Amino acid sequence: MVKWVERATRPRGLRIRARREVQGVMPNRGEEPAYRKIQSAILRRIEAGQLKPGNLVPSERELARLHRVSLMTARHALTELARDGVVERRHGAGTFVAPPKVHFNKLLGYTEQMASLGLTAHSRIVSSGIVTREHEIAARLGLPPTARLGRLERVRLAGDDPVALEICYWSDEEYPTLANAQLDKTSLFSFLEHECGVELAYADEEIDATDADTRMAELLNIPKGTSLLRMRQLIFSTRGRATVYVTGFYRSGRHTLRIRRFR
Amino acid sequence: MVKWVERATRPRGLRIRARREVQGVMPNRGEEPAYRKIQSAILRRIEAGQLKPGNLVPSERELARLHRVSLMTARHALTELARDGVVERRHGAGTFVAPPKVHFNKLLGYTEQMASLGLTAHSRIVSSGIVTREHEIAARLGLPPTARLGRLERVRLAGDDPVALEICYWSDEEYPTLANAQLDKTSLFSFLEHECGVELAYADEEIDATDADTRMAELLNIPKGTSLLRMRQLIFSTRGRATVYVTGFYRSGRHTLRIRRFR
DNA sequence: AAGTGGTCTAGACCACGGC
DNA sequence: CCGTGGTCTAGACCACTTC
Repeated sequence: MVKWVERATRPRGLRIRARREVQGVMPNRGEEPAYRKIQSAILRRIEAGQLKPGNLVPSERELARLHRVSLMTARHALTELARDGVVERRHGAGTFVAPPKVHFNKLLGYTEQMASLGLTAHSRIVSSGIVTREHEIAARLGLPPTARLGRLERVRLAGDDPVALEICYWSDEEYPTLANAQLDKTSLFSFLEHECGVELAYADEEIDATDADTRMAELLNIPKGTSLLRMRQLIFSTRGRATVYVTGFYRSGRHTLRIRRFR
Repeated sequence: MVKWVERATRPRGLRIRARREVQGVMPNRGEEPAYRKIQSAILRRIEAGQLKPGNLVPSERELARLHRVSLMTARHALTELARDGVVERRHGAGTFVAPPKVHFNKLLGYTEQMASLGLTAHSRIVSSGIVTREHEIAARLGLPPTARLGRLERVRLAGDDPVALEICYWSDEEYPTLANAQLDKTSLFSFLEHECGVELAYADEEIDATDADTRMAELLNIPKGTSLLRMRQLIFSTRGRATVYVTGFYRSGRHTLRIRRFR
């Protein structure tokens, strides 16, 4: 097969030259691609604060020279960084570090939301156990109707005030350790991601308003009939598997969902 | 040394050939780029139903041959289509038409939402006019505190049932024609986009739950205190200008917001 | 005019997938 | 094995911005 390669399509003289050039063509056997190395180098300089938003990134030609690659390779590196929003390219002017991203529509657990506000989340577990009769939820999780589901019901606190009731469901077969996790102390998301090896990807959510029934009113310490924001989330892993189903009821006035929608 | 390299790489005879080839290098002076033509051709075949989701798209090499371009150009066309989610590329296997995209987090007006469900939207204008005392809303629209704001209050109907109350605000100075538009018959979004030459881009939204006060209860024909989903949208144009501010109150049980959030 | 990104060539070898 | 996409070369000309 090496022979086959050597039986190249060029006349002798050119072929030798071609072979020589090939020495420089892909010096990366099994290594990280050259364009990724360039990207990493730029990203490192950005993270180190050496390149700040608005600053000029080295041009394609300069990167090609610095990293000893062809223009197309340097270009590939910058094009991808631009696609990812790390840099902005302006025709005729140059490539610039993009302003820092504001994350919209980011899926965060309650613990994480509080942390992002500089607060510590507190929870009180109301009930936990295994259920087998939640056919509709089992179906949403892609499980047979009578599958064993772990179920956890927590009241979320801001200070000492109860502000939300969250009930989550998961496949007990797939995540048996979750039933015994200290979820009054740990975040469900971080347990899944760090202890169960699941990477969460996104959630499809249904949002509407309801009012508190007797039980919720008691748990949240509000009058019965008070309006609540209800969010039902079906959370998917990076492998596209429905992993957790969460229903949350949030006290009005204590919780606002912020999202961005695009035309 | 540089000279030597140049001579070595491009001896005279080759240079002339190279010049000739240049005639064919960019035969597109001022025209649409070749890679876009390839993309259009593929998109046309998809829209015509000639290529269906899952079908194999011609390979890079085949496209290069068919459109008489180099491999890199054909590749560029496919790479961009993949980035846009039109096709999926599988290393070693080929390029396939991607399954149709479900649009999440899409900004739609009420009229458009109804249309997407195959229904016709009806509205009843409750009030309309100019206000000058909505300082906070003026500020959100990036206007001076006492700017003249157009204001329109509409009840949205499903069949004969009132299901939502929507109040929108805009700069009367910028969009004076909006005040006299037949907005009981036309969609606000389509009026802005087709009559005012504004391209809408996205909306930042705040979503929570409240309950109906006396006036809302009357307008929506529901008991006072009924819980409502409240959505406040600040809608931006493609030029990044805040264009319209909308507050909507949606009857619980008659309206569910569906979104997707990412980790 | 100099420098930048955008398009493009005519190939090369490699890694992967399916028969 | 053979075809596919992924990486890469060593350049070219064009269109645009900035000076």
